[in-house]
Amino acid sequence: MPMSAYQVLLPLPLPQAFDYLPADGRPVQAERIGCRVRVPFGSRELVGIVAGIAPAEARAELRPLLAQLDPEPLFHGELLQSLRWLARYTHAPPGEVLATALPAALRRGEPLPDTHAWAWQLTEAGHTALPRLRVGQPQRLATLLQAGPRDEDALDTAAGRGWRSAARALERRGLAVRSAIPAHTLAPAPSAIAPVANAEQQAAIAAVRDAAQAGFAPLLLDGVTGSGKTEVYLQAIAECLARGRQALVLVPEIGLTPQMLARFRARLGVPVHALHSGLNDNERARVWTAAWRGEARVVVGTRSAVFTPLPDAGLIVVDEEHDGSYKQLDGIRYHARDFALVRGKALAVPVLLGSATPSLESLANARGGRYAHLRLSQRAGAAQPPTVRVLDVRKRPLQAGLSPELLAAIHGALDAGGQVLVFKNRRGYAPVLLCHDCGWSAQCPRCSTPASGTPMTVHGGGRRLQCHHCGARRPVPPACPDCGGLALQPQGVGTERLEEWLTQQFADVPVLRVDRGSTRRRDALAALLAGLGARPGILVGTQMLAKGHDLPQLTLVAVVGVDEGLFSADFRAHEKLAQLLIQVAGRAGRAERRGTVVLQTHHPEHPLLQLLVHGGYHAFADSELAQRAAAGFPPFAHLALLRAEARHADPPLQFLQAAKDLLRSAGADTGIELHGPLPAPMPRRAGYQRAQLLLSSPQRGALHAALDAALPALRALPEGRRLRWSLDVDPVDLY
DNA sequence: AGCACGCCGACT
DNA sequence: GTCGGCGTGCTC
Repeated sequence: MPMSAYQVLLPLPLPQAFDYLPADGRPVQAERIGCRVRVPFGSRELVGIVAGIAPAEARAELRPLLAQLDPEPLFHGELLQSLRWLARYTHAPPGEVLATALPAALRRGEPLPDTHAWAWQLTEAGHTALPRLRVGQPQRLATLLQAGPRDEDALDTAAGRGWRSAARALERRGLAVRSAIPAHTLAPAPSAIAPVANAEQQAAIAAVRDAAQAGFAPLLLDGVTGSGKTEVYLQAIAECLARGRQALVLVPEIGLTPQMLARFRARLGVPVHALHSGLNDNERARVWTAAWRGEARVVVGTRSAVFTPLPDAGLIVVDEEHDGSYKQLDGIRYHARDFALVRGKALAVPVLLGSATPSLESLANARGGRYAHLRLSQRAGAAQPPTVRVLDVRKRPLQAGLSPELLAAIHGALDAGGQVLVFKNRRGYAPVLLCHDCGWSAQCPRCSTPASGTPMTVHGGGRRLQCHHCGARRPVPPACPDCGGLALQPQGVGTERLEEWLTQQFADVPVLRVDRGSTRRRDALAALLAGLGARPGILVGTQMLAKGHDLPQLTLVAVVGVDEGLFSADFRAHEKLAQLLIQVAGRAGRAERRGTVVLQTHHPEHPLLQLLVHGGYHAFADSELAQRAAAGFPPFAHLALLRAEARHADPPLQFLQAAKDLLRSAGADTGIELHGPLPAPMPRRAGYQRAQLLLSSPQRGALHAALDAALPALRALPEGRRLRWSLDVDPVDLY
């Protein structure tokens, strides 16, 4: 009898699968593909995924599996295929890709969790006994259950505090029982009705409907802020549910607010499962499993939710598709939006990408006819787009970085009863600590740029120093370490200092700071905003404020200190800045009141600002796309970045040079360009010397062919063992 | 990635 | 005389 074996992918940085015999002499079954198995590996045990059946041929003695962990495959056909595609595309080890796609609890080999909800119901004895029960908690609960079983979530709201002990009391007397029911049978009735969609929204919904008939289609929902993209999602999802299919909605990290979930839950009439970093391992595994069982009909989640199994898939939505948080920056460097498109194609369902500021990639695809381009140009209701003023502050006296004109505008907005957002993309108290006597400034000891060190940011109201690149912290020295003088002065303005100054200046209104420092705790932002309510007040913050919570009272958005972004060397800096400005500006004004945006700058004539203000995002995008085409950058070329870092500067450069030689000698570099190796734009970070080799090609295929040809030898390079290196296909930035 | 095996310096 | 440094090689 020909011996055969399971090919098992293990969570290791190795490209190959390992072969194992079935446990206790059972035959190899193709149905086991996609199941988790526990295997012996050297002296340890690992959990892997059966990826295939080894061809029947004589092999060195194989070890048997230790255990089958799943009765049915965890990765059904589509997900396994898509993940194997992802491994090839990112040139990442396939076993690690599969492991990343699983919630941690399942990765560890724990059994699939129960996805049942629990319900209480009266027994026959309970029904009989009900009229004779004494007045009290148990009697009240029993009365509630008289009409039929109720699940525990419903009882939490309907029965009030203490119902659990009452339920236990009834259970002890044999009057009530607790039983498991499938979670998806709990269908809350929609509590909100759909508003009538306007013509553009209807056209978009119809386009998704038509696409669903045909199978896969990418659609770009390109709609200005406040144009009602979410309404299009909701109606498209409702239609998807009506067809009996599941919907997956991806949102950026800070986009998944309780507000947004509440809106989905109120409208869809099915449980909406949220998947985000705030959940613990068990909760994540439960949602994943509920989707795998087909019980979860709508899953809303951040980046990693793109790995949710969808046995009845009907629609994938990617909200704010331009958002940088969709790209994973370490480990398996995937892009959730791009992988969503791959899955949509494999699942034959539409993928709806929404944004007010689409990525240049998606815009180019839409303009090239590869994506359906759905436009929403009108703000919902009678809302007017905000008025934008570019304020030239050259030679103007500035206080805390604010000009007198801007202060007057803030006063005006507050007096009119509105709220004001002061946007400053600089955390901390001050960006620099300078000695006024000798010119010394505080530099991070572990980071530097080519020209100099990197300044440490002053935090904690002027008492602490912090490096924003590596996180290093230390107290502000009592005297200048160089000259001993006592004239250490914070230079420049960060959100903390802005908050301090505005609090003094506007003593009669609340001033709230919103940044990573002030909203570290979960829901801290929601609590902060709830505390403000609709009163006049000032919000000071970084890009955290650009999206997420609704701020209906906001009438003035003041943007200060974006000038640095105008001159950044990164090829995506302008795109990111334009998106940020439009997103922040979009927060101003609602139906009743037209909003104002004041852009304070030392470079009022800068083409980026001129284009945005006079032509809007699409005019900017046209110009930027032309520049990308001329410079040979995405979306007109495809990039891959090989990074290396070590304690000393030479090994990374030598390793990357060897990599370059390998690419050349394999003849694999035809059709691709190699730039470098060069020190990274931030060459020393957290004490590590960093370098990079950039690969680019107009042909995606050529890039992958080159990497496929060179990577095996590259992995074998002895230099590679003595440093940290990584490959990033489609890097979002080159830092 | 781990983890074993394997050859050279400062200690109970 | 041993404990332990981390170089390199392997894991079905």
